Amino acid sequence: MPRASRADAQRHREQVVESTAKLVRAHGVGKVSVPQAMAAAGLTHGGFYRHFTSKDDLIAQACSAAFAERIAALKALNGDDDPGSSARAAFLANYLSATHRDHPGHGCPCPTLAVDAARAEPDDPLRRSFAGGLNDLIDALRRLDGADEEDVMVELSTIVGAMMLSRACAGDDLSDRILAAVRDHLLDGPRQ
Amino acid sequence: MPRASRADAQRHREQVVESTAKLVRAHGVGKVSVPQAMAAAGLTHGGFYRHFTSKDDLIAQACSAAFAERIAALKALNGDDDPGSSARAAFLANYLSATHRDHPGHGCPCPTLAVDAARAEPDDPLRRSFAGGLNDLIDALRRLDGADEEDVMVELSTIVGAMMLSRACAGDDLSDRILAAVRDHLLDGPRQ
DNA sequence: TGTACATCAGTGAACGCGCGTTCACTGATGTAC
DNA sequence: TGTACATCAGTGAACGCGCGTTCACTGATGTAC
Repeated sequence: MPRASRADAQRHREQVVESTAKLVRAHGVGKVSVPQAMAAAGLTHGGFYRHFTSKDDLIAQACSAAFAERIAALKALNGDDDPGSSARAAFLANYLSATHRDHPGHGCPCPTLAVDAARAEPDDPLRRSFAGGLNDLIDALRRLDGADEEDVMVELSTIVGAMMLSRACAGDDLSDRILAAVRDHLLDGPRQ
Repeated sequence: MPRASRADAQRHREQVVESTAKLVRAHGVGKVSVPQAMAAAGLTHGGFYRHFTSKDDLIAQACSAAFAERIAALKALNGDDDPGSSARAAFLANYLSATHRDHPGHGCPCPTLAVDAARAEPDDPLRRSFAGGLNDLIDALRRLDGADEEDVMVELSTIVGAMMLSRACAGDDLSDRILAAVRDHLLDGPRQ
């Protein structure tokens, strides 16, 4: 494949970003290599630097893509049946499910990429990318919910922390108990 | 230093574990190397395998040490002034502070090591180590608090998630706002 | 208490490996006429 | 519409590097007498 058309090249780039968005949530930034990311789009590693200025550049784009994917799913949820509290309940039940715990590659970027963003150097593009995505996600949750920003931040902190801890002790009894406790707390709590 | 006494050797081993417990919280499992861990105790890397069976073994021990350190600090807090709700308030205020956010190496292992534990293979000793530490921490919080297990798990999820998200967007406005929102929520909330 | 010797904590060179990145090259694509 | 040629997406070998781990070696420590 010595020369692809511009349309093909763009499709390849998008495919690399999307595949990396999954890989990076499943395995972490440090465990995804440039050859792997390219292979996920059926390419070899040599052409990488025609698409991205560095590995950090790809990771930052993958982070943005992961947030965008998650926010789009949120909006679809909002449009589904009747708006309001049932969309919130559906979102929470889905978020705090064993399915979400067991498939981080398709899940929320917060429990998987926050630590990588926190550990990144100040000039690493991942920092800006994560902060931008998080701001967007909070806005989207406010629109889903009608809640004020502080309530959304508290609720998001709770489900993100629960998902991280539940994944960390998957295999132990505790893993399911954490999810169940948070589910009960948020779905039967004062904010219905 | 061709041969240290047994007492020195044990002191070295403890120093390596303790230094690694800090390094690993600050930079993550993948960013701490065997040479670095040994250098933190003033040693070269060659003697490493007289103390540990593998890097994974050291990391698991460091994780246990980090939890033990944190739980000891908790108990000290409990013994301080009058018991009960003021110990809980002091714990939460300390946990949700900018100081804790800015010094992960001396902080709670949950927001830093949970992701590394979640990403570890099933047979990686870090998995068992983290699950054991988390169980112990929850028990210690129940003793601090007198609360039932579910409330403790919800509260811990909330502060762990808040700390991770706050660290991930440190430098952005959002970082302080998350901590403040969760502080307000937990310290003025229904459970006093 | 002194002596002889085995033990073993720590050293530093070496190993094979995969990483991020670079580069000369290929040949279909895209463009100018 | 056809032809000539420049562009550039993708290839695969190569680079320097740091990693986890191994190993022959050193010499003070610990032990047996």
